[in-house]
Amino acid sequence: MVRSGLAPAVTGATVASVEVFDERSLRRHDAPSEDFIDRLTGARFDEPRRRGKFLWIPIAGRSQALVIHLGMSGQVLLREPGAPRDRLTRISLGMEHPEHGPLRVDFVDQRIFGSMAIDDLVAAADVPGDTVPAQVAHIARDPLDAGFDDARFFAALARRNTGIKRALLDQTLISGIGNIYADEALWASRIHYDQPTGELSRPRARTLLAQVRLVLGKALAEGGTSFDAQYLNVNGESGYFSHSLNAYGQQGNPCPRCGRPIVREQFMNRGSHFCPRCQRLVARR
DNA sequence: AAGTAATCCTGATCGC
DNA sequence: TGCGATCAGGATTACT
Repeated sequence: MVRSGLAPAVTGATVASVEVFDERSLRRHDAPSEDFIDRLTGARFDEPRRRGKFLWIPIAGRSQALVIHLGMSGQVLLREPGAPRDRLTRISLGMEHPEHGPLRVDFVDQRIFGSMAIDDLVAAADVPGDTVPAQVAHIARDPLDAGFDDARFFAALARRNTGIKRALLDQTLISGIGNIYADEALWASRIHYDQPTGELSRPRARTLLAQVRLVLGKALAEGGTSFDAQYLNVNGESGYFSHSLNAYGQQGNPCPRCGRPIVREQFMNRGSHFCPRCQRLVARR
């Protein structure tokens, strides 16, 4: 959704100025901020791309891209030049678009888990002829990608010796799924978060993948509208999430399906929300 | 080698 | 009113 909102604003636009307010937001840029500014200033952007939670904007005529990761709290805001900046703005790009004129792209991030970087584009191992930033090369395709290979994913699950939620969150296996999406898809599929992948039947795995696609698709559809109001949000928390969460954050509330209170457990240093009646560990028969 | 735990990071919120 | 403790989870790292 961020990508589609950003595309009309930045594609074909040139970077006129770069301001870095907090160098920690350049954690993934492997050189000083002066280098980031030098390489970005004057660059002309091609169309933004995405893989999993990584977004990048290729730089025209160079085998490089501006890589953006939003972390948990990151946002990309489109602003008129001169508009007040959000207090938590870490990096600000002054843009010049050939048709729309001047525009500002602000990278806002509270917790600084997100980042911007200039990175080299390298051949994508899984897509012949395509390129991705070097730091994105190990990220798998996401399940909404037409090239996502279902059979291969199921085979990888069967081969693995771990819990299903761990696998869903492993971006080298399947990308784009965060903690919220994982809990929601597992709830919809009636699968316990720690169900061993090797003991998940093929039909249940199919159900799960279908639900993952549904959840991701809904989120994209609701968040990814237009770019009308200078405000291009992005975070996963608006729209869809505010009113249609069945499990995530619902601990203590009745399961929408069976009425049993949703439980929250610590898992992988984060919360896991599930219904203890609908989502049980199952041994393969 | 594969699986897992620890780590980073700060603003909002809560309790006292 | 102020202060400290608590909480949130992406991806990488450092282990076992």
